Amino acid sequence: MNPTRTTLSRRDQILREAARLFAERGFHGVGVDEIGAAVGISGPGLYRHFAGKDAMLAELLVGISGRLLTEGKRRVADAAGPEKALDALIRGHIAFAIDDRPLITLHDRELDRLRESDRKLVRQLQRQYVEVWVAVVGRVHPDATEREARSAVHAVFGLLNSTPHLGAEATLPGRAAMSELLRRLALGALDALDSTKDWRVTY
Amino acid sequence: MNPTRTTLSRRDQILREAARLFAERGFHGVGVDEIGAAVGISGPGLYRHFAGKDAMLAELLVGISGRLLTEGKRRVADAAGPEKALDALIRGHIAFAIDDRPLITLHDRELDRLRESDRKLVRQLQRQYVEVWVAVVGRVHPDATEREARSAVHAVFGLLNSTPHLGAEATLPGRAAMSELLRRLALGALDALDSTKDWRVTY
DNA sequence: CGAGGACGTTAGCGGTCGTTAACTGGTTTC
DNA sequence: GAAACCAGTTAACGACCGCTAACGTCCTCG
Repeated sequence: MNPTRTTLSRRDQILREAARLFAERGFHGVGVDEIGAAVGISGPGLYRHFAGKDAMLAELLVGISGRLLTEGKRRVADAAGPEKALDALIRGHIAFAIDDRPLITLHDRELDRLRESDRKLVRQLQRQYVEVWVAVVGRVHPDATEREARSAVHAVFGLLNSTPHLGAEATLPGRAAMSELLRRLALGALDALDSTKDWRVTY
Repeated sequence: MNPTRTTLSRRDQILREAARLFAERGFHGVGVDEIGAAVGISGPGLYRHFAGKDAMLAELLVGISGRLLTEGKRRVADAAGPEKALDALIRGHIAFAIDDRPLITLHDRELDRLRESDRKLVRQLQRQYVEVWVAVVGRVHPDATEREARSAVHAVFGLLNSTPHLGAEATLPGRAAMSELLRRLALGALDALDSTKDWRVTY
């Protein structure tokens, strides 16, 4: 009766496979026939579920951006103090990066393939998400200028989003170990925002 | 007499513009006519200089991979001790990331659009470059397992390569300040590799 | 001078791709 | 039980794109 319980709806199947293919070969590198084949139907059958190829990408990017922002806000609100908030943001982002690898990849790679209106929406969501981070980082590391904090946040995103580049899972640490390692690296990077002036003068 | 002194050769002009366009809109998203137009000739004129669109991408990716590796090896060889070597590697990578933004972007984004043989070559160069880093990181942070060091190196690459994502240069710190910030963040992240067991137990 | 090569041009071919049209079988609904 | 709808199918169209062919122009050099 309820197809969304354990089984994915056809629509969600399509989104899942499209995300994987777009991340692997790029938006322009994947044809609608391939997406269809990946869910067992062929080509134009997709148009029963989506207005077009662009619409699939738009839904994926708006979805991930919105979820990152919503979850980020929630975690900050639930945290007891800035340090805990920062840790919660990091943990949340890592969870996204590990569990939704294709989406994280698309999210900063194929944004420009969107229609103007969708692109503006996604960028706005991304900007708000960055603001959430910058505010927390600013409270944990008051020595840093806002500009430094903003650049550092982008850099930490790059660090946390590096998981997809680690091709095979074989040589990877397990999910928990990898998650913990990334968390430590991110916190370590941000700690370098303190004592700006005479940091590591020996070098 | 020497066209490569102050002026770029036509070939290098093409490579430069192709890199910019590929980074902006993706390999499949750019047509040969656009690349031609960017250097003042039109479409098929490019085929006097390159065997095809693929050949341009191949030359770009092999070039950047090779230069990263060569320069990295050189810097390690010239450094007095592991700490200095690590700092030199970081500085070198930052210089690439800031000065050759499009190439750094392409380098981890469009690798799969290459012919099998070129792809193998680029991957091999990339792997060797990672090995150079892992060896140095292993000596500076002996507590870390090799697996941790390898993952950390990839993560630091993600951190350092985040510059392209900072769209406008307006809100950015200047080149020197940005470079210094990235360096501190990278060193800070890697410092978190020490004292693995009971790191930040308060969280 | 005159031949050859370097470097362009435009026209057009062949293939691919996103999308639409027309149609079909199965399930729901009154 | 017929009507309506849902979820697919195949065929085909129009646009685009990488690349080749054929041709032109200028510079170089024996």
